[in-house]
Amino acid sequence: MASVKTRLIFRAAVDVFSERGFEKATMDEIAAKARVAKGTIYYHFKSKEELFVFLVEQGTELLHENVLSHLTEEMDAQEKIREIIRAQLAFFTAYRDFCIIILRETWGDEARHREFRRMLVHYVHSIRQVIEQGIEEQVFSVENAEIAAWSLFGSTSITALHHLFADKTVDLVALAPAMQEIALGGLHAKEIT
Amino acid sequence: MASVKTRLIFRAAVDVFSERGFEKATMDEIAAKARVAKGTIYYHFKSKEELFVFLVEQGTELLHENVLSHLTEEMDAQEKIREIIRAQLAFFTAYRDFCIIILRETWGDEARHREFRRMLVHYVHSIRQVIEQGIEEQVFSVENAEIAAWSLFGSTSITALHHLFADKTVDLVALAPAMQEIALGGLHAKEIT
Amino acid sequence: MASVKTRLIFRAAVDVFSERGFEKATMDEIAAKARVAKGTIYYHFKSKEELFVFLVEQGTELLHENVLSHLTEEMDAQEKIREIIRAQLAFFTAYRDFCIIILRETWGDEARHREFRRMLVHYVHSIRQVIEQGIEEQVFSVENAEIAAWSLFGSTSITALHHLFADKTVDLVALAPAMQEIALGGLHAKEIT
Amino acid sequence: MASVKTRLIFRAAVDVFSERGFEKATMDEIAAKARVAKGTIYYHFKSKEELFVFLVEQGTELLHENVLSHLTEEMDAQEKIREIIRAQLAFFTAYRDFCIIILRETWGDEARHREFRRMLVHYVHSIRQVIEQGIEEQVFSVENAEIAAWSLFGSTSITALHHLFADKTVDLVALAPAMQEIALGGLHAKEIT
DNA sequence: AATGAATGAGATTTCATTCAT
DNA sequence: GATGAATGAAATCTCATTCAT
Repeated sequence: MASVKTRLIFRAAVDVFSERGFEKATMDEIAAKARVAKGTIYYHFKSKEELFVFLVEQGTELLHENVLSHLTEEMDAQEKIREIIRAQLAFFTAYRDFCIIILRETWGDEARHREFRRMLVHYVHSIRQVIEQGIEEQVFSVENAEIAAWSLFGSTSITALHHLFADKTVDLVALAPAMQEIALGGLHAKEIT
Repeated sequence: MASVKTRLIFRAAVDVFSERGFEKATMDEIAAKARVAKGTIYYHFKSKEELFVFLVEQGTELLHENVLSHLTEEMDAQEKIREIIRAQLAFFTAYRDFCIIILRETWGDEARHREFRRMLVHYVHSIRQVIEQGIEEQVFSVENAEIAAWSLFGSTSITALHHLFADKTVDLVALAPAMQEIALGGLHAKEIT
Repeated sequence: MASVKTRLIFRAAVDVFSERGFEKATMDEIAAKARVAKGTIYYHFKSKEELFVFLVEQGTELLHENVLSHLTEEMDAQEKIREIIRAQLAFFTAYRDFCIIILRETWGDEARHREFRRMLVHYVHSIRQVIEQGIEEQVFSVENAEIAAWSLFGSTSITALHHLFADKTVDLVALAPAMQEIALGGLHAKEIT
Repeated sequence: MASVKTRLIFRAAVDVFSERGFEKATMDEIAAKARVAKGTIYYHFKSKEELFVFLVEQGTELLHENVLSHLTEEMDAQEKIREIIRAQLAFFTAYRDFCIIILRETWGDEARHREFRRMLVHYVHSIRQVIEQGIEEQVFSVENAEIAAWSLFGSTSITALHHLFADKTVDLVALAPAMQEIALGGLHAKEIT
């Protein structure tokens, strides 16, 4: 990732893949947008697939970091859930393209799809741990923590996607209070603040 | 849709599109699976795109019917929400392929994507009306009905998709109680039964 | 040619072939324009090629008739040339489509092209006979009657085509005096009247 | 046009297009004749149409140059007309294929046809200017210079085409004296030499 | 490290023709 | 006599990948 060219290619790839989807994106367009020769991409990445996987790996990692890095030990489970939702919406606003890529290229049977699901499962697992903490602390009384975690992720991301496509310039963070209220209700948080 | 061949093509198309996605699906494979000549598909459908749009239209309509047809006037808002979740999970179990297609091919900027979003918006609007009814009847106290509707759809469908890919033979209806509990909590239903 | 359907097909074919050319014309469009089923065309004509050849045969025959039928025994060679030019321009105005077809589909190496050239050669031969008559009668002093005949046909038809495409509603007969003057000059007619 | 492959493609295209016509010519045949891969043609030319238009442009330009470059200031109008006819016949002999292409693909309503007519009109306009010069110099007494120019072009090219197809190895320049005599007669040149 | 011309497999689409009714 | 659903060969065009420079 150190090379200047690599970074140029990376940025261009995010752009093109999110706009076109994996299949419709062409190496030609990526090369043109990155202002490098097509051969250069193949010098740095073995194939279109590898470039794409690399890109989604980075994106998922970034999501993980962005969302979970704001959680501190002092926060209680409720605060953490609030923060997860806020941070995820902020991430989706900042990295609209990743958001689209991740949700669109996750549901299929090719190697790449499975790889992406693995990363997603990992992320949702972190949410689940927060929920389980809340159940232990008896602030949440939801029964099935796994389903609760997927519900949280699903509602946040689909709502975000819908708004991103309905209005390209929307600031999703403004939706945070409404989504937090719904999510915490869904977890049967003991005191709604 | 009356013709025998048309039905064969339709079924094969659902299969192939859901397995491969729109771009990777080929007319050759659809023709082979339907056991008709490639030209026959083009005799009945103007293009790959048209075939696909027709197919999604039918699917969305079916979803709409399946889910909303079980709602009766006697039901209160809570019962309706419960039923929507149950019916949607049943639909996703029965028509796994449509579920995948609808969620995967909705997020993009091509004409087809916009068309699909329009259909989805229509469906979510129906959910929203039930939520608004509940607010009026003062059984729900959620603030933003639109976001609540999208959350409900998002959590149900992403959770369903995850389980469909994690375990091909899962009966999603078994997840209904857990999802209903979470959803009604999110709507701040007055009495949880 | 007696059948009603045959006539419908014939008319539609002239339309479509002249608008699209032989290759781009489709049996579907001809059938649609004739308001008969595609199979019906094949009931009356063995193939697209046969339909086309039939059509050009008719057209060339019509050209032959239209142009030569006005020539009478009393006319001298000069009057005949004048009449040929006038009649040919009138024909091109009335049957614009044939004019285009004949000139476009004559120059090639397929069986059909050779067939058309044969018909054209036949037509030009008739013009040549008039010129030879004039030479015998010593009103024309041109050396090479064959070249003179092709020149006459070439100048008239290309000029006509150009004007037909430059202005769809042009009445070519208005060009007759100018073209007659040039043609008779080219034949070195003894007295220009 | 510099690249070796481009030249190979160009030559092959002229061959195939003139033998088959635009519609019947296939990229496969052109590629085979040029001994390059089909993709290579598309690397250099955006489409079959673009390749064809490029080719006709070059051809028309060449015709223009070949014919008009021999005209010098010292020549009087009669000499110029003689030279135009001779040069055009020489060009048609040397570039038989262009001759066929230009005349066959000019009469139609598609963008490409209109483009070709535009080029032809430009060429005929040059002939017309020579005729007008002759009228001014009072060596020609023809009334309508435009029609005279089209007649000259039409008679020369159709006569040439006929002879090219009647006898593949004909040297059209041998026809020059006969055609010049006719043409100058048509223009009512004052002294026939 | 970087380039970009060249490739060829494979995709969508068209359409003359056939044939059972 | 007439129909139109069905066919499949063949056409244009795309694009990931390679490789000589």
